[in-house]
Amino acid sequence: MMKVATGISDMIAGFIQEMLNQAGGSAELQRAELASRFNCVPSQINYVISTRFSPEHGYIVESRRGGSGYIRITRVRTDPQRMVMHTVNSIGEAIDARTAAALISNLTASGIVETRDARLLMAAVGTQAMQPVPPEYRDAARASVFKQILIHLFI
Amino acid sequence: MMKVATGISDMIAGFIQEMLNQAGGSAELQRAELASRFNCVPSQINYVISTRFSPEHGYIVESRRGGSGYIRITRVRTDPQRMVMHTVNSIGEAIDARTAAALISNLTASGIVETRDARLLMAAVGTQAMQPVPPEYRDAARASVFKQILIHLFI
DNA sequence: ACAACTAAAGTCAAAGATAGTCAAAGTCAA
DNA sequence: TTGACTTTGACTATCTTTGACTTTAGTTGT
Repeated sequence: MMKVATGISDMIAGFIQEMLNQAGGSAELQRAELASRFNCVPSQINYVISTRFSPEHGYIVESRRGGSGYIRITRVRTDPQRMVMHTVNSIGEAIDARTAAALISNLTASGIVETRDARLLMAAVGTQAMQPVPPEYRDAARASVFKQILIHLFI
Repeated sequence: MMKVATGISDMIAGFIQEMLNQAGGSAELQRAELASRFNCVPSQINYVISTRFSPEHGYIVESRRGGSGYIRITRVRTDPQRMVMHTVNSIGEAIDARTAAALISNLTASGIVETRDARLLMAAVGTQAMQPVPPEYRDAARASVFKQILIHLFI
């Protein structure tokens, strides 16, 4: 009770973050070495990378197999304006609650919207808020509210 | 004499409150562990959380499933939020665009919400945003979105 | 050069570990 | 008696861990 998330994947992710901070945004690692350091199977490194360091999370990942192979992770800083536009476009005419939540979380992770605004967004487009809308219109309503807020958030 | 809570749900709620006090407003727990401590089914923890630690009650709840999953509860109730709750109650089940605009403008004038947030609210509950919702449901949808945002405004 | 070997990293799906949902059944006070 | 609140549990969804198998790149012997 009362303890901070302590799963192996979380620790590995934290370790990589630390590496990135130390190295100013770009770190190179060896899968097998990292795996043995955390006493896990190598493929868990892939899992951590794909769930926490994906391009959607704001990272680019390069790698090479074979002798002296490596995995290089680079934190990218995206232009907020562009990112928001991209998000607005990807919302389309309708969007379900899960996808909306994912988009919001991406925006937060990219440092484009603050945590507080993210919460507001979540509240505005969440299942709860859409309750009075007939089911068949919910995703469209959600998309509309989502886009209006985003647009006004950046004007 | 204060009435002492006797139901299991009340005891669980009390326990969580105690955790929050100990930890300065934010506590992380494991559903299964807490359930076994109180000899109840895990889903009862969900019941307690949704009936006593909802955003409406002044808490935010985050969680994650899977290995080393958790439920984190954070207390956020503040005085401004109490004032906002008053407005929330006065919104009711439905509200038209003009009335909503008036309420928002009152909130701004009272210094309860900032201009920036007011504009966000306007965007979220404006005619434009409600476009995809069938006319007969618009005011209900607007009220719902309005309330959800207000509730989260001070988190 | 080329083939064979070695040393990485990648993929994928099964198994394990949590939390969420929903509705039926139970309880209790007005 | 009735309606709101509580308790349960079956079923679902999501996240993590593991390992067998695959692919790619470099190294070495002929």
